[in-house]
Amino acid sequence: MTTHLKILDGGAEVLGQNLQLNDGVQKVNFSAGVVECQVDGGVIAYISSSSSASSPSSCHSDSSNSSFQSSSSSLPSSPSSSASEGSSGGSSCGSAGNGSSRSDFSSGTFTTIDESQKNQQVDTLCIKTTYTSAAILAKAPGGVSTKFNGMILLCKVCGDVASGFHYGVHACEGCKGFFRRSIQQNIQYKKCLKNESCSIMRMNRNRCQQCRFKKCLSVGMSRDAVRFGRIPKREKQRMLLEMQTAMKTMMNSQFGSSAHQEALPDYQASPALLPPMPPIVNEKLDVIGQNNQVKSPTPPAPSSHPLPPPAPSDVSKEDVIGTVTRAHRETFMYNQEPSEIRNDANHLMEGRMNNVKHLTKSNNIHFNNGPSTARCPVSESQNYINGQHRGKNTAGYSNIHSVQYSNHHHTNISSGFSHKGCSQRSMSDVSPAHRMNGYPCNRGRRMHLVCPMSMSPFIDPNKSGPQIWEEFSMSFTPAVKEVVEFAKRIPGFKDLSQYDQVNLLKAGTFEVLMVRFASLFDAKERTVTFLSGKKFCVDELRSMGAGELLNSVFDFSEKLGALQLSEEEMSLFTAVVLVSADRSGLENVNSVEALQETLIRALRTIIMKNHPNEASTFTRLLLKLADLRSLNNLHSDELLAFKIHP
Amino acid sequence: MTTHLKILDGGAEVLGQNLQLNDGVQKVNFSAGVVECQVDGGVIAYISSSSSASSPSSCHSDSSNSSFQSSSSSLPSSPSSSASEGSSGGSSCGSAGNGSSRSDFSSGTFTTIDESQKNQQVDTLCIKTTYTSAAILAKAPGGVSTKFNGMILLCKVCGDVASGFHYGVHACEGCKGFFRRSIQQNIQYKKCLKNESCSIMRMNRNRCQQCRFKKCLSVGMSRDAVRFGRIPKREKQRMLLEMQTAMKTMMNSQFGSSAHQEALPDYQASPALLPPMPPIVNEKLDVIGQNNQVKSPTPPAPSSHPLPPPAPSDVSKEDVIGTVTRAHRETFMYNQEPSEIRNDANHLMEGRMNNVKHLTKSNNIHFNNGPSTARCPVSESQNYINGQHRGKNTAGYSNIHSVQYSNHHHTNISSGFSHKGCSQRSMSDVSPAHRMNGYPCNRGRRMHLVCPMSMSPFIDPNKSGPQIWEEFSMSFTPAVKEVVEFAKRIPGFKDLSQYDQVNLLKAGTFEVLMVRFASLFDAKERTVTFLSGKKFCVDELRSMGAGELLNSVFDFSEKLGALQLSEEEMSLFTAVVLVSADRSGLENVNSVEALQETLIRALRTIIMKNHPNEASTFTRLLLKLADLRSLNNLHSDELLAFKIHP
DNA sequence: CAACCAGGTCACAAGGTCAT
DNA sequence: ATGACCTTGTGACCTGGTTG
Repeated sequence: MTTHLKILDGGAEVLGQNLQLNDGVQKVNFSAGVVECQVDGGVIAYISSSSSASSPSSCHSDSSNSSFQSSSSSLPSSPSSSASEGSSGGSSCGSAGNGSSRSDFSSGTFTTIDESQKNQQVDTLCIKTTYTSAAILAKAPGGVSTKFNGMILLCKVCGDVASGFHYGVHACEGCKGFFRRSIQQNIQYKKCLKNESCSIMRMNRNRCQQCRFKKCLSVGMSRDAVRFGRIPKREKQRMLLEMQTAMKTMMNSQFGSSAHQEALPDYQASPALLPPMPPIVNEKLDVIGQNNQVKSPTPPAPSSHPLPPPAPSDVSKEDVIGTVTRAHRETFMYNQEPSEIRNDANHLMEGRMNNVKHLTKSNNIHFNNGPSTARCPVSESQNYINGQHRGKNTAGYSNIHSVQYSNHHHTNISSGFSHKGCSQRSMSDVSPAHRMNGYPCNRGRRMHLVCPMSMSPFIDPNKSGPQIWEEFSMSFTPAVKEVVEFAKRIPGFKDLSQYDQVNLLKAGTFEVLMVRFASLFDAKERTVTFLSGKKFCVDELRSMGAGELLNSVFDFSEKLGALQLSEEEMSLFTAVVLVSADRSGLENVNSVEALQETLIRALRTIIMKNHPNEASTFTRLLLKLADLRSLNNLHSDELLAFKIHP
Repeated sequence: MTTHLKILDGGAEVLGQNLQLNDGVQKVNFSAGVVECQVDGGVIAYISSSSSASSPSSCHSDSSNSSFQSSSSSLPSSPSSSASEGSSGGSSCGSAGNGSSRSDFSSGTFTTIDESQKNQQVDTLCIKTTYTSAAILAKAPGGVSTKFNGMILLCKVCGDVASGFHYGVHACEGCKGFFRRSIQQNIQYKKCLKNESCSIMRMNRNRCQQCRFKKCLSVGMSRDAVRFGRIPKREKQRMLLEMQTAMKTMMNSQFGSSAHQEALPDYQASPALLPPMPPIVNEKLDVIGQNNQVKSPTPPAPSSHPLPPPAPSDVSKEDVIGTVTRAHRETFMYNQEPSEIRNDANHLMEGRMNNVKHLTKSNNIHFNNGPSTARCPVSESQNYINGQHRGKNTAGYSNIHSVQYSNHHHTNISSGFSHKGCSQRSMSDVSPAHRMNGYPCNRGRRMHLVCPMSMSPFIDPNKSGPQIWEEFSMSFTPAVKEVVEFAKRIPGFKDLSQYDQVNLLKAGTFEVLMVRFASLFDAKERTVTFLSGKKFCVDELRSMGAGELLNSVFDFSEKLGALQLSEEEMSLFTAVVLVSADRSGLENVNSVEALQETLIRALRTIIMKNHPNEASTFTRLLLKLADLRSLNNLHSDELLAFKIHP
């Protein structure tokens, strides 16, 4: 499912986005996006995409509770704190209790850096950090992170973002300075209070100087190893090769080799996973390449663009309507009961609600409210913004996820209403079984269980940040995939250049989703229905950090709902929305316009037919386009704000 | 003229500006405006100062520290001392004897933090520190209060003045020490004597250790969250953004409630340049308050909003058309030759060009290229972005000005094509006489000398930053004023609540201007005509830092031009644009919608009449609304980007 | 040149001290 | 025990030198 998403990614942007993340926990999961590898003495974080959202940073808040009081507590969470004080072994949460700096990564998909490797020139181990490596990511923008082909190199000592190759090793500014001071002044550090084997990570690197220095030496830092001047080309190439190899290896190992070729056909094509920046644009989608049924008529104006507009088509308006409606129906799973499809918009909404309730019982993902011992991936600013914690067990989790990135109109999906952090509440129905790995989404076909609003806004403090992000992220993936699928089936869409297809999707997916999920927002009652079946009222959500986006979404939903569109109308409108997406950056605007015109004509036709005495419906719908644009931008803004102060 | 501008203000920009200021003495005055908000891990007391206008961009916070110390001594009040423990009551001046640490503040205008808020993260408490003593300063003598761009950060735990970012949170020395001891010695505090929910404030923070520690944890203090070294620029930016957001929110809320007072004299024309914060908020518009001619018909849906929609009007469609057209004509000076009005769109464009040329000779404002000795208001990051200066005498001036502020859709006008920095070129025709004070704009009526594109993109390095800003700002003022004037004359607009009028203007002015000035962008030749009469080609501008906004503007202009609208159509379209502005935050959406409907009907009527065989014109126009929205957002984005890395 | 690193700088924070 | 002040590091940036 990631497939399409990836396609849509722009590496650069991704980078930008990820960079905003703060550190913290890292999780490694290939499918999600950032990849970390060691190469040539450095660890690399490969930034891909879908995961942008991160949870920010550090874990504090309540999590610290435990860490202090019982520092030795081996809670899976709060890895760092325990590292220094308590049982050293407890440092990493989850699987590997080794001293690896990047240990933690709760998810099963993760691969830690093997301890055995750390002393060596590593060769390319791929890991993928998802939501957070923020530390990492956070540094990049202005920071001097050393990037290599879009990959961020990590400090071999502590795992922070490397600023370069210092004293023979990729290291961060901190470790560089530390090492420099150490050797310059020949400092003899105080003896380690523990067993001289503290793990050195970004978070705790300052707790034991002796161990830090030892680590510096052990990874190979040396005054003799300095390399001046620019990196020799050969070395660069070697690194590149190593990384690619590593990447491939990892991909293969992570997803059974062949099984996924099927499910994720576009995977390889996905720029996100490959040297991001340049390729993106030229990336090939499988969005394209099929046959089209309809082409758009009457290219309105002469085009100076290279690509000729699609040839006028002879497909009838009715065909367009039929095709688009079918496409909509068949690519909007959430819309339907497992077995039947309803035609009426009202039923549709109702169906969704029912559906939601239905799903709750079985496959829903919940986040329950456990003891607040979990490490909190939220940065202090995060907590801060939340403002008031409402009780003892409050932990501010961020809840946002970006599915894709685009230039300015992000298609990222975030829960605009909760991403600023959530307070928690007790929830009774918990299905702890549904962890990330147990995520019930089966590849080929979404099983009606996931929708962007699928999760409860409340979060299980027992879950690691990355886990939560992953889940949230995952919950959007199918919906986005569906949009892509829908786009592909819009007659004429495939005739657009790949580049334009991608751009339209980048710019429009969020808007399409807003339309598709409008019915989840009950404007009258001011509630949002999550897949859990629970409705949450706006104020509740607002108190958890909901932005104005939520309000706007409500308004939009209300107005859209008031139009009482039929499925056909909804389908065409959705198509129009997509094709009307922001045009900045399109290659061939005229083609897109022509297609848009076709679709709009069809939409008008159908609307005139269905609402003969409500002449304004069509106009109103068109006005909605502008509203959607605003929504989209609001979303981008909130996302930005979030990224900036995660 | 300022009047209107003010009206439109929201604090964001202002804030942006204020943030740049370095501290100094502060004064607390509630009504006036200091704002406290939470950001990052700290609570911030915003210091607004009239001096803000100065140095818009550059000044770095770092410098601020020093100034602080010196200033502190002289302050009349030094409340701090009393604060700590002793006479609790005595500490606060005036009214509430509450425990607010920020009590005293000599000035009577001061308002302490409300007790009711104390327990929680105070959110957005307004205080305004102006020039004199501040509680904060109280602490100053020697005390290390952390300031951020003139803002004083407060301890997240107790509200005292923060001394820095300790354990991941902005905290005071007391809480820092307390937390350190707590974790170092792993102290188990005695159980709270009450219900373990003591409020922790400066005054009482020592009463219950357990609760204090708990509070520390809850706000996010953690050993894992420590941050060493200097504050990354990125983080500073982030905070800035957060503050802006907080500010905006606050402003809006304040604005909403109190907004209705008297009109301000225009003196302080551009809000951006004037004592921003306080006045703005309470600003009153004269937008309102007059009589209206037409009201909107058929309030479509029931409204839950307080204000009833304007009563249906009996004004005919023709009246609407006539009125709006007249309004447009009479409020769009630039549009016309001094004495005559042209009706045809083509002539209109031509007229503008001529006009431009004509004006050049007399009243245009130029910026010549002098020695680069002027102070450069651009921050280094700015320079950074620009990358390469192109010569010795190059100074990177920013060229942007915000005329108004709004929530997300800034109406700020910026020269999207040059604000990222400009290289300079020599210009021969300089009219040094036109300085800020000699600004040739006479109040009542713009004299055809200023339009948003009036200035050359090149800037005189001899002018001080503020001067340039002022000038640039001024150049937009008349155009914006015209839009406001136009709005007032749209039948029914005045019937909207003041709040909504303001919000529509905030959100829509930029869009209206885009429509009005579309003809300045020649899409075919890819040139922009400045008021100087000079045309600059896109590439030229781009090389100077033009963003994609410029491209989009071109595209938009081209498409709009292609529709060949008559003046009537243009007028109505403009009205529709304004009334269709982003609705987030409107009080009474239904009224606005009703008005919109009226206008759209009129627009359709006139279009159908004029373009009987181009049925799609109307639809195309509606689609333009969405494009405008994107343009607006793009503009906001670039503006934001600019603000963040000025 | 421009990429790239050692080393310097200094804003900042942890932790220690000691009068209260 | 508290917290204002002090000492010791830390690390983000910058500068200047080195190399391809």
